[in-house]
Amino acid sequence: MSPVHEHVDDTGCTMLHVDMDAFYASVELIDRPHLRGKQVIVGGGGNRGVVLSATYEARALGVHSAMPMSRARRLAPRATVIEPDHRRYAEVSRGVMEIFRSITPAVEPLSLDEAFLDVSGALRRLGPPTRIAALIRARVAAEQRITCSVGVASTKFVAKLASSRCKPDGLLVVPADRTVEYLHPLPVTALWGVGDKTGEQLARLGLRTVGDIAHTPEATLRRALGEAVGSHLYELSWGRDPRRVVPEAVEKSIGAEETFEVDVDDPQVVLREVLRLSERTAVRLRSAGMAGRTVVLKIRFANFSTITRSRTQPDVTDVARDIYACARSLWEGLRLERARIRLVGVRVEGLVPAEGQPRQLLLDERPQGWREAERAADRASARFGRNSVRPATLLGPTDRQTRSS
DNA sequence: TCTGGGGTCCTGGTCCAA
DNA sequence: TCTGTTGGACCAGGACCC
Repeated sequence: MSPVHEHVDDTGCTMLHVDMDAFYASVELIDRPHLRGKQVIVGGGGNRGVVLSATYEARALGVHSAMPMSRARRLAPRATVIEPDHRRYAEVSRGVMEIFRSITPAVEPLSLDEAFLDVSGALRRLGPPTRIAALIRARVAAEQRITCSVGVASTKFVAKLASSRCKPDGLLVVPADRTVEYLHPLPVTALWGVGDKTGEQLARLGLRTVGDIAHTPEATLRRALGEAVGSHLYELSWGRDPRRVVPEAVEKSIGAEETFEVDVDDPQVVLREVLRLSERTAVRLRSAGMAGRTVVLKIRFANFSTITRSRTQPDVTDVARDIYACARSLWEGLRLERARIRLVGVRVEGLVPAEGQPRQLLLDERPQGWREAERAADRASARFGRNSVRPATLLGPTDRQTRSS
Protein backbone atom coordinates (compact mmCIF):
# COMPACT_ATOMS: atom_id res chain seq x y z
CA MET A 1 0.00 0.00 0.00
CA SER A 2 1.66 3.21 -1.11
CA PRO A 3 1.65 6.22 1.19
CA VAL A 4 -0.05 8.55 -1.28
CA HIS A 5 -3.71 8.05 -2.00
CA GLU A 6 -5.42 10.24 -4.51
CA HIS A 7 -8.33 8.00 -5.41
CA VAL A 8 -8.82 5.63 -2.50
CA ASP A 9 -12.19 4.91 -0.97
CA ASP A 10 -12.22 6.84 2.30
CA THR A 11 -15.89 6.14 3.07
CA GLY A 12 -16.31 5.72 6.81
CA CYS A 13 -12.71 6.78 7.48
CA THR A 14 -13.64 9.69 9.72
CA MET A 15 -10.89 9.15 12.26
CA LEU A 16 -7.75 11.23 11.67
CA HIS A 17 -4.51 10.99 13.60
CA VAL A 18 -2.25 14.00 13.09
CA ASP A 19 1.37 13.73 14.20
CA MET A 20 3.92 16.52 13.88
CA ASP A 21 7.18 15.41 12.25
CA ALA A 22 10.18 15.54 14.64
CA PHE A 23 8.20 18.17 16.53
CA TYR A 24 10.72 19.71 18.95
CA ALA A 25 13.47 19.72 16.34
CA SER A 26 11.12 21.21 13.73
CA VAL A 27 10.12 24.01 16.11
CA GLU A 28 13.76 24.83 16.71
CA LEU A 29 14.30 25.07 12.95
CA ILE A 30 11.57 27.71 12.64
CA ASP A 31 13.83 30.15 14.48
CA ARG A 32 17.08 28.74 13.04
CA PRO A 33 16.45 28.31 9.30
CA HIS A 34 20.20 27.99 8.65
CA LEU A 35 20.02 24.56 10.34
CA ARG A 36 17.49 23.17 7.85
CA GLY A 37 18.80 20.04 6.17
CA LYS A 38 21.38 19.56 8.93
CA GLN A 39 21.74 17.09 11.80
CA VAL A 40 20.03 18.62 14.83
CA ILE A 41 19.38 16.94 18.16
CA VAL A 42 17.14 18.39 20.87
CA GLY A 43 18.04 16.93 24.23
CA GLY A 44 18.63 17.53 27.89
CA GLY A 45 21.97 18.82 28.99
CA GLY A 46 24.01 17.42 31.82
CA ASN A 47 25.60 14.03 31.64
CA ARG A 48 22.34 12.10 32.02
CA GLY A 49 20.07 13.57 29.37
CA VAL A 50 18.27 11.74 26.61
CA VAL A 51 17.28 12.73 23.08
CA LEU A 52 13.87 14.39 22.96
CA SER A 53 13.78 14.83 19.21
CA ALA A 54 16.11 14.80 16.23
CA THR A 55 15.90 15.91 12.61
CA TYR A 56 15.61 13.19 9.98
CA GLU A 57 19.22 13.93 8.97
CA ALA A 58 20.33 12.92 12.49
CA ARG A 59 17.92 9.97 12.54
CA ALA A 60 19.60 8.66 9.39
CA LEU A 61 22.67 8.06 11.59
CA GLY A 62 20.67 6.01 14.07
CA VAL A 63 19.75 8.76 16.54
CA HIS A 64 16.24 8.41 17.96
CA SER A 65 14.21 9.85 20.81
CA ALA A 66 14.80 8.48 24.33
CA MET A 67 18.36 7.55 23.37
CA PRO A 68 21.01 8.63 25.91
CA MET A 69 22.63 11.87 24.73
CA SER A 70 26.10 10.40 25.19
CA ARG A 71 25.31 7.73 22.63
CA ALA A 72 23.61 10.20 20.28
CA ARG A 73 26.70 12.42 20.32
CA ARG A 74 28.88 9.44 19.41
CA LEU A 75 26.57 8.49 16.52
CA ALA A 76 26.27 12.06 15.26
CA PRO A 77 29.38 13.94 16.42
CA ARG A 78 28.73 16.80 13.97
CA ALA A 79 25.12 17.33 14.99
CA THR A 80 24.01 20.63 16.50
CA VAL A 81 22.68 19.95 20.00
CA ILE A 82 19.94 22.25 21.31
CA GLU A 83 18.57 22.49 24.86
CA PRO A 84 14.80 21.99 24.88
CA ASP A 85 12.54 25.03 25.20
CA HIS A 86 9.22 23.61 26.41
CA ARG A 87 7.43 26.96 26.49
CA ARG A 88 8.10 27.48 22.82
CA TYR A 89 6.87 23.96 21.99
CA ALA A 90 3.70 24.56 24.00
CA GLU A 91 3.14 27.81 22.12
CA VAL A 92 3.43 26.16 18.68
CA SER A 93 1.30 23.27 19.92
CA ARG A 94 -1.49 25.67 20.91
CA GLY A 95 -1.44 27.13 17.39
CA VAL A 96 -1.64 23.68 15.83
CA MET A 97 -4.49 22.57 18.10
CA GLU A 98 -6.38 25.76 17.19
CA ILE A 99 -6.18 24.76 13.54
CA PHE A 100 -7.59 21.33 14.43
CA ARG A 101 -10.45 22.85 16.44
CA SER A 102 -11.35 25.12 13.54
CA ILE A 103 -11.92 21.93 11.54
CA THR A 104 -13.92 20.04 14.19
CA PRO A 105 -14.62 20.37 17.92
CA ALA A 106 -13.95 16.61 18.27
CA VAL A 107 -10.19 16.95 18.91
CA GLU A 108 -8.39 14.75 21.42
CA PRO A 109 -4.79 15.88 22.01
CA LEU A 110 -2.51 12.99 23.02
CA SER A 111 0.53 15.15 23.68
CA LEU A 112 1.95 18.45 22.47
CA ASP A 113 2.56 17.08 19.00
CA GLU A 114 -0.30 14.73 18.13
CA ALA A 115 -4.05 14.49 18.26
CA PHE A 116 -7.02 12.47 17.10
CA LEU A 117 -9.76 14.22 15.15
CA ASP A 118 -13.20 12.81 14.42
CA VAL A 119 -14.21 14.63 11.26
CA SER A 120 -17.61 12.98 10.76
CA GLY A 121 -19.32 16.28 11.59
CA ALA A 122 -17.21 18.25 9.10
CA LEU A 123 -17.77 16.17 5.97
CA ARG A 124 -20.65 18.22 4.61
CA ARG A 125 -18.78 21.50 5.13
CA LEU A 126 -15.26 20.48 4.11
CA GLY A 127 -15.55 17.39 1.96
CA PRO A 128 -14.34 13.81 2.37
CA PRO A 129 -11.76 12.83 5.03
CA THR A 130 -8.85 12.76 2.61
CA ARG A 131 -9.55 16.33 1.52
CA ILE A 132 -9.81 17.41 5.16
CA ALA A 133 -6.49 15.72 5.94
CA ALA A 134 -4.84 17.53 3.05
CA LEU A 135 -6.34 20.82 4.24
CA ILE A 136 -4.93 20.27 7.74
CA ARG A 137 -1.48 19.50 6.39
CA ALA A 138 -1.51 22.60 4.20
CA ARG A 139 -2.68 24.87 7.01
CA VAL A 140 -0.17 23.55 9.55
CA ALA A 141 2.64 24.07 7.04
CA ALA A 142 1.47 27.57 6.09
CA GLU A 143 0.51 28.89 9.52
CA GLN A 144 3.00 27.14 11.80
CA ARG A 145 5.84 26.46 9.32
CA ILE A 146 6.22 22.81 10.33
CA THR A 147 5.14 19.59 8.63
CA CYS A 148 2.89 16.86 9.91
CA SER A 149 1.74 13.44 8.87
CA VAL A 150 -1.88 12.34 8.89
CA GLY A 151 -3.35 8.87 9.13
CA VAL A 152 -6.94 8.45 7.94
CA ALA A 153 -8.90 5.34 8.95
CA SER A 154 -12.10 4.08 10.51
CA THR A 155 -10.61 3.60 14.00
CA LYS A 156 -8.19 5.41 16.28
CA PHE A 157 -5.63 2.67 16.36
CA VAL A 158 -5.43 2.23 12.58
CA ALA A 159 -5.32 6.01 12.03
CA LYS A 160 -2.39 6.25 14.43
CA LEU A 161 -0.64 3.36 12.78
CA ALA A 162 -1.18 4.97 9.39
CA SER A 163 0.31 8.31 10.42
CA SER A 164 3.39 6.59 11.84
CA ARG A 165 3.92 4.72 8.58
CA CYS A 166 3.77 7.69 6.22
CA LYS A 167 6.27 9.92 8.04
CA PRO A 168 7.62 12.44 7.42
CA ASP A 169 5.26 14.86 5.69
CA GLY A 170 2.84 12.17 4.50
CA LEU A 171 -0.79 11.21 4.24
CA LEU A 172 -2.01 7.63 4.36
CA VAL A 173 -5.59 6.40 4.07
CA VAL A 174 -6.43 2.85 5.13
CA PRO A 175 -9.83 2.08 3.56
CA ALA A 176 -12.26 0.53 6.04
CA ASP A 177 -12.73 -2.63 3.99
CA ARG A 178 -8.98 -3.15 3.60
CA THR A 179 -8.03 -2.70 7.26
CA VAL A 180 -7.40 -6.37 8.04
CA GLU A 181 -5.47 -6.85 4.83
CA TYR A 182 -3.31 -3.86 5.79
CA LEU A 183 -2.75 -4.94 9.39
CA HIS A 184 -1.93 -8.63 9.12
CA PRO A 185 1.53 -8.49 7.47
CA LEU A 186 2.78 -5.90 10.01
CA PRO A 187 5.09 -6.93 12.90
CA VAL A 188 3.45 -7.34 16.32
CA THR A 189 5.29 -4.26 17.56
CA ALA A 190 3.07 -2.18 15.28
CA LEU A 191 0.21 -2.79 17.71
CA TRP A 192 -0.48 -0.05 20.23
CA GLY A 193 0.56 -1.48 23.58
CA VAL A 194 3.24 -3.89 22.39
CA GLY A 195 6.61 -2.74 23.66
CA ASP A 196 9.82 -4.66 24.32
CA LYS A 197 8.47 -6.98 27.02
CA THR A 198 5.20 -7.91 25.36
CA GLY A 199 7.03 -8.28 22.05
CA GLU A 200 9.38 -10.81 23.69
CA GLN A 201 6.46 -12.71 25.20
CA LEU A 202 4.74 -12.87 21.82
CA ALA A 203 7.97 -14.04 20.19
CA ARG A 204 8.17 -16.86 22.75
CA LEU A 205 4.71 -17.91 21.57
CA GLY A 206 6.02 -17.86 18.01
CA LEU A 207 3.89 -14.84 17.08
CA ARG A 208 5.69 -12.34 14.85
CA THR A 209 3.02 -10.61 12.80
CA VAL A 210 -0.34 -9.05 13.57
CA GLY A 211 -1.87 -11.83 11.47
CA ASP A 212 -0.25 -14.42 13.76
CA ILE A 213 -2.02 -12.80 16.73
CA ALA A 214 -5.32 -12.68 14.86
CA HIS A 215 -5.14 -16.42 14.22
CA THR A 216 -4.31 -17.34 17.81
CA PRO A 217 -7.27 -18.21 20.08
CA GLU A 218 -8.13 -15.23 22.25
CA ALA A 219 -8.11 -17.46 25.34
CA THR A 220 -4.47 -18.36 24.66
CA LEU A 221 -3.51 -14.69 24.40
CA ARG A 222 -5.34 -13.89 27.64
CA ARG A 223 -3.61 -16.69 29.49
CA ALA A 224 -0.19 -15.61 28.23
CA LEU A 225 -0.53 -11.83 28.50
CA GLY A 226 -3.28 -11.24 31.03
CA GLU A 227 -7.00 -10.67 30.55
CA ALA A 228 -6.89 -7.04 29.49
CA VAL A 229 -3.80 -7.06 27.27
CA GLY A 230 -4.72 -10.39 25.64
CA SER A 231 -8.21 -9.26 24.68
CA HIS A 232 -7.03 -5.82 23.64
CA LEU A 233 -4.38 -7.14 21.24
CA TYR A 234 -6.76 -9.73 19.79
CA GLU A 235 -9.34 -7.05 19.02
CA LEU A 236 -6.75 -4.71 17.53
CA SER A 237 -5.39 -7.47 15.33
CA TRP A 238 -8.80 -7.62 13.62
CA GLY A 239 -8.94 -3.83 13.33
CA ARG A 240 -11.56 -3.50 16.05
CA ASP A 241 -11.13 -0.44 18.28
CA PRO A 242 -14.36 1.08 19.60
CA ARG A 243 -12.70 4.03 21.38
CA ARG A 244 -14.20 7.37 20.47
CA VAL A 245 -12.53 10.79 20.45
CA VAL A 246 -12.65 12.32 23.94
CA PRO A 247 -12.14 16.09 23.66
CA GLU A 248 -11.95 16.87 27.39
CA ALA A 249 -9.66 14.34 29.03
CA VAL A 250 -9.47 14.78 32.81
CA GLU A 251 -6.06 14.49 34.43
CA LYS A 252 -5.74 11.62 36.91
CA SER A 253 -2.43 12.53 38.50
CA ILE A 254 0.08 15.35 38.59
CA GLY A 255 3.66 14.99 39.67
CA ALA A 256 7.28 15.93 39.23
CA GLU A 257 10.51 13.98 39.30
CA GLU A 258 14.17 14.71 38.92
CA THR A 259 17.28 12.71 38.18
CA PHE A 260 20.34 13.86 40.14
CA GLU A 261 23.42 14.85 38.15
CA VAL A 262 25.31 12.25 40.21
CA ASP A 263 23.86 9.59 42.50
CA VAL A 264 23.14 10.88 45.99
CA ASP A 265 23.41 9.12 49.34
CA ASP A 266 22.82 12.07 51.69
CA PRO A 267 19.23 11.99 53.08
CA GLN A 268 19.28 15.77 53.55
CA VAL A 269 19.93 16.29 49.84
CA VAL A 270 17.16 13.85 48.96
CA LEU A 271 14.67 15.54 51.30
CA ARG A 272 15.56 18.95 49.91
CA GLU A 273 14.74 17.65 46.45
CA VAL A 274 11.51 16.10 47.75
CA LEU A 275 10.55 19.52 49.10
CA ARG A 276 11.33 21.18 45.76
CA LEU A 277 9.28 18.56 43.88
CA SER A 278 6.39 18.93 46.35
CA GLU A 279 6.42 22.66 45.64
CA ARG A 280 6.44 22.08 41.90
CA THR A 281 3.61 19.56 42.12
CA ALA A 282 1.48 21.83 44.33
CA VAL A 283 1.94 24.80 41.99
CA ARG A 284 0.83 22.70 39.05
CA LEU A 285 -2.13 21.28 40.97
CA ARG A 286 -3.33 24.77 41.83
CA SER A 287 -2.84 26.07 38.33
CA ALA A 288 -4.95 23.12 37.09
CA GLY A 289 -7.55 23.83 39.79
CA MET A 290 -7.15 20.28 41.12
CA ALA A 291 -6.39 18.65 44.46
CA GLY A 292 -5.68 15.03 45.32
CA ARG A 293 -5.74 12.52 48.15
CA THR A 294 -2.95 10.07 47.38
CA VAL A 295 0.70 11.09 47.59
CA VAL A 296 3.23 8.84 45.86
CA LEU A 297 6.97 8.95 46.53
CA LYS A 298 9.16 7.39 43.87
CA ILE A 299 12.79 6.41 44.39
CA ARG A 300 15.11 5.10 41.71
CA PHE A 301 18.38 3.60 42.94
CA ALA A 302 21.78 3.74 41.28
CA ASN A 303 21.17 0.31 39.71
CA PHE A 304 18.00 1.71 38.08
CA SER A 305 15.64 -0.39 40.19
CA THR A 306 12.64 1.70 41.20
CA ILE A 307 10.26 1.58 44.14
CA THR A 308 7.19 3.64 44.98
CA ARG A 309 5.43 4.21 48.29
CA SER A 310 2.06 5.87 48.54
CA ARG A 311 -0.42 6.97 51.15
CA THR A 312 -4.05 7.97 50.74
CA GLN A 313 -5.09 10.73 53.09
CA PRO A 314 -8.58 11.48 54.42
CA ASP A 315 -8.68 14.89 52.71
CA VAL A 316 -7.60 16.23 49.37
CA THR A 317 -4.79 18.76 49.19
CA ASP A 318 -3.09 21.11 46.77
CA VAL A 319 -0.70 22.47 49.41
CA ALA A 320 3.04 21.83 49.10
CA ARG A 321 3.45 21.68 52.88
CA ASP A 322 0.93 18.80 53.12
CA ILE A 323 2.37 16.95 50.15
CA TYR A 324 5.89 17.31 51.50
CA ALA A 325 4.88 16.14 55.00
CA CYS A 326 3.35 13.00 53.54
CA ALA A 327 6.23 12.35 51.13
CA ARG A 328 8.73 12.89 53.92
CA SER A 329 6.93 10.42 56.16
CA LEU A 330 6.93 7.87 53.32
CA TRP A 331 10.67 8.46 52.89
CA GLU A 332 11.31 7.96 56.59
CA GLY A 333 9.33 4.74 56.51
CA LEU A 334 11.80 3.36 53.96
CA ARG A 335 14.73 3.64 56.41
CA LEU A 336 17.24 3.87 53.59
CA GLU A 337 20.67 4.04 55.16
CA ARG A 338 23.11 5.62 52.71
CA ALA A 339 21.45 4.01 49.68
CA ARG A 340 22.72 5.48 46.42
CA ILE A 341 19.80 7.26 44.81
CA ARG A 342 19.53 8.33 41.19
CA LEU A 343 16.05 9.88 41.03
CA VAL A 344 13.26 11.04 43.30
CA GLY A 345 9.70 11.83 42.32
CA VAL A 346 6.56 13.14 43.98
CA ARG A 347 3.10 12.59 42.50
CA VAL A 348 -0.43 13.30 43.65
CA GLU A 349 -3.25 10.99 42.50
CA GLY A 350 -6.98 10.75 43.06
CA LEU A 351 -7.55 14.22 41.64
CA VAL A 352 -10.78 16.16 42.00
CA PRO A 353 -11.59 19.83 41.30
CA ALA A 354 -10.12 21.81 44.20
CA GLU A 355 -13.01 24.22 44.61
CA GLY A 356 -15.93 23.02 46.66
CA GLN A 357 -13.98 20.19 48.31
CA PRO A 358 -14.59 20.01 52.07
CA ARG A 359 -11.32 20.18 53.97
CA GLN A 360 -10.85 19.01 57.54
CA LEU A 361 -8.77 21.59 59.41
CA LEU A 362 -5.91 20.15 61.41
CA LEU A 363 -5.77 20.90 65.14
CA ASP A 364 -3.08 23.56 64.81
CA GLU A 365 -4.30 24.97 61.52
CA ARG A 366 -5.82 28.40 61.16
CA PRO A 367 -8.63 28.81 58.62
CA GLN A 368 -6.43 31.19 56.61
CA GLY A 369 -3.52 28.77 56.48
CA TRP A 370 -0.82 27.47 54.22
CA ARG A 371 -3.14 27.13 51.25
CA GLU A 372 -3.73 30.88 51.18
CA ALA A 373 -0.03 31.56 51.74
CA GLU A 374 0.90 29.34 48.82
CA ARG A 375 -1.78 30.92 46.62
CA ALA A 376 -0.28 34.30 47.43
CA ALA A 377 3.10 32.90 46.41
CA ASP A 378 1.55 31.74 43.12
CA ARG A 379 0.37 35.29 42.47
CA ALA A 380 3.83 36.68 43.30
CA SER A 381 5.46 34.15 40.97
CA ALA A 382 3.06 35.10 38.20
CA ARG A 383 3.97 38.76 38.68
CA PHE A 384 7.70 38.64 39.48
CA GLY A 385 8.74 35.39 37.85
CA ARG A 386 9.12 31.78 38.86
CA ASN A 387 11.08 31.15 42.06
CA SER A 388 10.50 34.67 43.33
CA VAL A 389 8.97 33.03 46.42
CA ARG A 390 10.47 29.81 47.75
CA PRO A 391 10.88 28.01 51.07
CA ALA A 392 14.04 29.19 52.85
CA THR A 393 15.43 25.63 52.78
CA LEU A 394 15.46 25.76 49.00
CA LEU A 395 17.61 28.90 48.87
CA GLY A 396 21.23 28.31 47.96
CA PRO A 397 24.06 30.28 49.65
CA THR A 398 24.07 32.92 46.92
CA ASP A 399 20.29 33.30 47.13
CA ARG A 400 20.54 33.95 50.87
CA GLN A 401 23.27 36.53 50.37
CA THR A 402 21.38 38.25 47.59
CA ARG A 403 18.19 38.40 49.56
CA SER A 404 19.73 39.51 52.88
CA SER A 405 21.88 42.23 51.33
C1' DT B 1 24.94 2.06 25.76
C1' DC B 2 23.16 3.24 29.82
C1' DT B 3 18.91 4.70 30.19
C1' DG B 4 14.43 11.99 31.24
C1' DG B 5 10.09 13.41 32.65
C1' DG B 6 5.38 13.52 32.08
C1' DG B 7 1.77 10.48 32.30
C1' DT B 8 -1.94 6.06 31.92
C1' DC B 9 -3.35 1.49 32.63
C1' DC B 10 -3.11 -3.20 34.34
C1' DT B 11 -2.09 -6.88 37.64
C1' DG B 12 -1.61 -9.04 41.84
C1' DG B 13 -1.35 -8.82 46.76
C1' DT B 14 -3.29 -7.40 51.28
C1' DC B 15 -6.68 -5.83 54.31
C1' DC B 16 -11.24 -5.19 55.78
C1' DA B 17 -16.19 -5.43 55.94
C1' DA B 18 -20.44 -7.49 54.73
C1' DT C 1 -19.16 -18.09 66.89
C1' DC C 2 -16.56 -19.71 63.20
C1' DT C 3 -15.47 -20.18 58.37
C1' DG C 4 -15.56 -19.15 53.62
C1' DT C 5 -16.63 -15.92 49.92
C1' DT C 6 -16.85 -11.72 47.65
C1' DG C 7 -15.91 -7.17 46.55
C1' DG C 8 -13.93 -2.68 47.28
C1' DA C 9 -10.10 0.21 48.66
C1' DC C 10 -5.56 0.61 48.81
C1' DC C 11 -0.77 -0.35 47.69
C1' DA C 12 3.30 -1.58 44.87
C1' DG C 13 5.32 -2.66 40.71
C1' DG C 14 5.64 -3.12 35.82
C1' DA C 15 4.73 -2.06 30.99
C1' DC C 16 3.78 1.24 27.89
C1' DC C 17 3.21 5.79 25.54
C1' DC C 18 5.12 10.39 23.80
